[in-house]
Amino acid sequence: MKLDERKLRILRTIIDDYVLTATPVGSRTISKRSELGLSSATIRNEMSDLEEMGFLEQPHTSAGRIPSEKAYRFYVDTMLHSANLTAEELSAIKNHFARRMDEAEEVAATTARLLSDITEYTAMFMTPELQKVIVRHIQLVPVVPGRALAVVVTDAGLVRDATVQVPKDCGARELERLSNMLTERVKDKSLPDAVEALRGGLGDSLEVQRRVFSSVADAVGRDLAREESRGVVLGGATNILRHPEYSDDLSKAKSMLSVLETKENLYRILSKATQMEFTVTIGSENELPEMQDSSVVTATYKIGGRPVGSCGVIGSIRMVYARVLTILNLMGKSLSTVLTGIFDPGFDGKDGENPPK
Amino acid sequence: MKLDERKLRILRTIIDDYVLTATPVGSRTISKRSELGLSSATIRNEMSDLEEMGFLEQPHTSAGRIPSEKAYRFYVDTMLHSANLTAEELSAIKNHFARRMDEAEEVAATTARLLSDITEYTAMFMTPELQKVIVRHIQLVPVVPGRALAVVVTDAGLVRDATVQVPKDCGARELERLSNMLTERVKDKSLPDAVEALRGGLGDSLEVQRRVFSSVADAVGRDLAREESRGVVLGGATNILRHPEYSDDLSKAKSMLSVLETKENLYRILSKATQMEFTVTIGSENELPEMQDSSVVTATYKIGGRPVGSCGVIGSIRMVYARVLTILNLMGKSLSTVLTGIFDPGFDGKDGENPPK
DNA sequence: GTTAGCACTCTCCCTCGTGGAGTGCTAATC
DNA sequence: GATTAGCACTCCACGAGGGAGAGTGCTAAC
Repeated sequence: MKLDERKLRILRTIIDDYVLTATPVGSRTISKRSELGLSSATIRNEMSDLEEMGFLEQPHTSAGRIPSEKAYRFYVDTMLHSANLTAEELSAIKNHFARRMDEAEEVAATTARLLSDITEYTAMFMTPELQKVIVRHIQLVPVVPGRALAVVVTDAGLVRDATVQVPKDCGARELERLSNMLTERVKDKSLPDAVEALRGGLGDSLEVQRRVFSSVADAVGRDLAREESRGVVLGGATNILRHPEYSDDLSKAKSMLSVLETKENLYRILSKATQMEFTVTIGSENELPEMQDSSVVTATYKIGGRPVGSCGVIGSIRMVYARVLTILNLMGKSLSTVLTGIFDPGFDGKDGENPPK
Repeated sequence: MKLDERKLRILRTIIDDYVLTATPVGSRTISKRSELGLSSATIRNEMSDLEEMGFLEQPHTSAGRIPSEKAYRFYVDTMLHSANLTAEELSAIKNHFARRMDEAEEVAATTARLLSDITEYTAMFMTPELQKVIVRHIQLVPVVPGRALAVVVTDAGLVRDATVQVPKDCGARELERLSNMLTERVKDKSLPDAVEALRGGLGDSLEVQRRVFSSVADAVGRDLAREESRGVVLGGATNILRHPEYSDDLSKAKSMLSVLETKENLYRILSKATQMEFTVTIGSENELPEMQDSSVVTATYKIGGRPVGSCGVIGSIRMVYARVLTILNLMGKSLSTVLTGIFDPGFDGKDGENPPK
C-alpha cells in the first residue's frame, strides 16, 4: 500500500487533533476538520488503510483511532514544521537570557524552570559535563590545619571543590607554591587527563608534593565519579500531572516521578544526548522500562563551538513535538551564545576549532 | 467536661488506629482493640463526648470518627512516646553517617533521601545557613584576564564561590596578595559582617584594592541574597502519592508538589525552624495556604553547639508523629556529631560557647 | 455507670439499561 | 473506479436503582 499525499494529510490531521485533545479521533472529526472535502466514509477507508500500515491504533472497536509510536516517529522524521511561538513566549526566553548569570547551578535551575513553564512538560537541564571541560587553574585554600580545599576552575565557568588532606605543617605559603605547581601541571587538560597527570610521573618530586598531588587527584577523581548524581536539575515535575496519560493512571505518574527523582537516570539520558544536536526519543525507544510510555526531547548547547551539555523535556508520547523542538532549539542557541560570551569571549561564533587567543 | 484517663486512652487508641488505617474508626474497633474492656456502647458515649470537646470529627453521620487537628496537637504535646525503630532502620541510619562525607551538598542530598526512605514521607534538608556561618578564608583564583573567582571557605565546610571583576593587569601574584588582605580583613566574621567589613572603611587603601574589595563584597552579597533558592534539597517527593490523602485527591497532590518545587518555600520553613530544636506544625498552623492540610516536622542540627541548619519531613496531617520525631531526633544528633567532628574538631560536645583552640 | 438491642443513616459497590460515538460493509452515485 | 449515503452493529460512558455493611444514637434493662 502506498502512503500517498492524501493519506499523509489525514495522518497529520489525526496526529494534530489527538495531540490536542487526547481523545481517539473519529472519521467524522477529520472529515470536518481537514480541508480535503471528503466524506467521513472515505476517511474511514483511508484510516483503515493507515491502521493496516501500522500508523494508527484502535483502543477498541467503535472508538476512534490514535496514532501509533510509528506515526509519531514518522511525523517527527518527515512532517515536522517549526511551530510559532507567541510574542510573550519569545520575550520570556529573551529576557531570561538577558539577565545576569554567573553561576552554572543557577543557570541550570532557572533555565529548567523556564523550559518547563513554557512547554508545560517536565524539563531537565544538565550543566556542562565535567568530562568535557578544561582545567584553567587549581588552587589550594587552607581550611583547618591538615585540611585544605582544592578549587578547580574550568573553562566552562564551572567550579569544583574538594577537601584534601595535607601535611599539618603545611602553611599558606607552601600551599600557594603547591597550587602553582598543580596548575602548571594540569592547565589546559581535560579533567580526566588532569587526574591522570597528577597520578603519574612524580618520580623526581618531594615526598610532600607527591602526597598532596595524589590527594588532589583522588579528590577530583572522586568528584568526577560522583558527577552522575548532580549537575542535573529538574523543573516542573508537577507538570506530569497536567496530562491525562499520567493523572488518570497514578501508578504511571508514580513510576515516572521515581525515575525523575534519581538524578543518575537523567544524567545518563542527557549525557548520551550531548552527542547530538537534537534527540527525540519516542516511547519504547527509551532505554528505561519506566519511560517506555513517555517521550524525551533534548537539545545540546555549546561553549565555543564545543557541545558541553544539554537540556530537554519529558512528557507523554502524545507530545507537541514541533513546538517543543522549536523551543528547545531556541533555548540551545541562546544558551550557547550567552555561555560562550561569558566563558570563551575570544570565540568567533563559528563551529569548529577554538581560535588562539 | 473533663478529659479523664479513660477518655485519654480512647482518644489515643483512635489516633493510633486512624494514623495506621486512614479510615474513620468506629466504636466497635476501639472496644476490641483497647484493653479497657468496655463495650462499644460505652465507647460510643465517650466518643460522643470527645467530639463535643473538639477532639474528634465525623465525616458524616454513620461513619466512624477521625481525630481533629486539635487532637493531633494534643497528642503531640502531651502523649508522645518515643517510637521503636527496627534494627534495619537503626543500622541504615548508622551506616549512612559512618560513610565518608565531605561536601555539604552531597550530605544534603543523601540525607534527604535516607530520611524520605525511612519515614516514607517527603523529606527536606537545609545545608548550614550562610547567615550563621563564619568565614575562615577568602581566596581569589584567576579565571580569565579581568575575571577572578572569589572562593569563600567557611567553618561549616561550606564553600561559596562567585566570579568578580578585577583589573585586567592583575596577575596571579597580585591576586594572591589581595587574597591575603581579604582574608585578614574578614576572618572569623559572619558572612553578612564580612560583606559589611569589605564595603566600609577603605579610605586609606589603593584604588585597585578598593575596587576589588567592593567587587568581592558585591558578589558575596549577591550570593547571600540568593541563598533562599538553594541549599535546600528535597527527597522522596514521590512519597506524597503513597498516602491516600493525596493520591485520592490529585488537586491536593498537585498543589503540594508545586509548593515543594519552589525552594524558597522550603527555605522559609526550615530557616524558621532552625531556631528550635524541634518543630511540629499541624495543618492550619502552617503559613502557606497550600500546606494547611499537611503537617511538617523538623529537627535542627548543630556544629560545635551552634544550631546551623535543619531538616524535616512533610506529610499529611495524619502523620506517625512519634515515629517521625524519633527518627528526626536521631538524625539531628548524628548529623551534629559528624559535622562537628569534621569542621570543629576542638569542640567538647557540650552546648554553648565554643572553647578556644 | 454500663451494656444489649434496635431503628435509622449513609456510603460503597454492583448491576443494569440507555444514549452516543464510531466502525465496517453494502449498494447507489458521480 | 472512487466516493458517498445508509444501516446494522459494537462498545464505552454514565446514571439510576438496590442491597450490604458499617456505624451511630437512643432506650431500656442490668
